[in-house]
Amino acid sequence: MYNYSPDISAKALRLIADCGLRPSPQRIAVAYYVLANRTHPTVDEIYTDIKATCPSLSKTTVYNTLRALVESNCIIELTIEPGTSRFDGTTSPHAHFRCNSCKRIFDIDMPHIPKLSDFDVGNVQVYLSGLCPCCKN
Amino acid sequence: MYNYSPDISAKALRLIADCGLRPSPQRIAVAYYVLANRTHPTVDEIYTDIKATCPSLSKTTVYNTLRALVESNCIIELTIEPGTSRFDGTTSPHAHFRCNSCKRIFDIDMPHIPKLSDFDVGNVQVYLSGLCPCCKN
DNA sequence: TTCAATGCAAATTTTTTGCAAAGTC
DNA sequence: GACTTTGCAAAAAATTTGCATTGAA
Repeated sequence: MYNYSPDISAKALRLIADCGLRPSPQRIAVAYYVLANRTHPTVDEIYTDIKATCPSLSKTTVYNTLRALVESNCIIELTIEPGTSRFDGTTSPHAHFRCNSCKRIFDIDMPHIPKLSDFDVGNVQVYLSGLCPCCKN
Repeated sequence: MYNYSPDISAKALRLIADCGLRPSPQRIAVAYYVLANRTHPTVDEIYTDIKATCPSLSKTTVYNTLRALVESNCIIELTIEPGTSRFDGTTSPHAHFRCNSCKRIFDIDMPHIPKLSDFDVGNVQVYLSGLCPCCKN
């Protein structure tokens, strides 16, 4: 693997352990990929890229691993784009900007949101999730 | 139609005109539905409900009309839920809260976000869109 | 009669599910 | 040997596309 990072690798192992899963090579590869690639990849991008070096990988395993990581709050599932989920290994609070033209997704630090003068911000959506008052009990 | 509102009907006609579309009965029905139902309906819910009183309606027309309304900023497409888009006729700034248990989506006024004490907020996602610095020119 | 809008069906895309084979403890 | 994990294939769900028919100006 290009530019292999022991740090990221160690973190990938930790996330998989946090999910209560066994560290299989496939799961490590998926976790490593999401941590190493800050491009907010889709399932298909993750699958295709890993598959290039690990041909036996199945999409089912990618889906399963990502779901487990999301449910354990180890990574974030982005739904900013209609149709597909994207994934983000950065879990500290930050916002996302999606360009309507080039479709790229930028990470925006929260304190910088009010002064996004270089961007032309057309739409702001704040999504909260958790438990509503009825379901809290 | 139950509780038919001339006000909403007039607004539906206006939105369709704003899109540069002709006010066909199907388009009016779709726009009316989204304005009248503040439940953040999916395409399928919109289609099924209107179809009950207007059997000839096709899902293609629902998709086409919704896309036009979204592109003209007449309604908002919510992507808070993985897998499907939901639609919101309220375009003034407000946030959405999705309960992880009952899956309902609540409208939250922006000034109320900091004191959402009745809710158990686990996750906050801020999505911005528009044009990035590269594409602005 | 011309052009826009509709509706159906098929195709695409994304995600989920069932299950047998392979791997791990 | 029991149990987990994987990968394939099929199914399900959401959306888009092609095209013939309908309808309005």
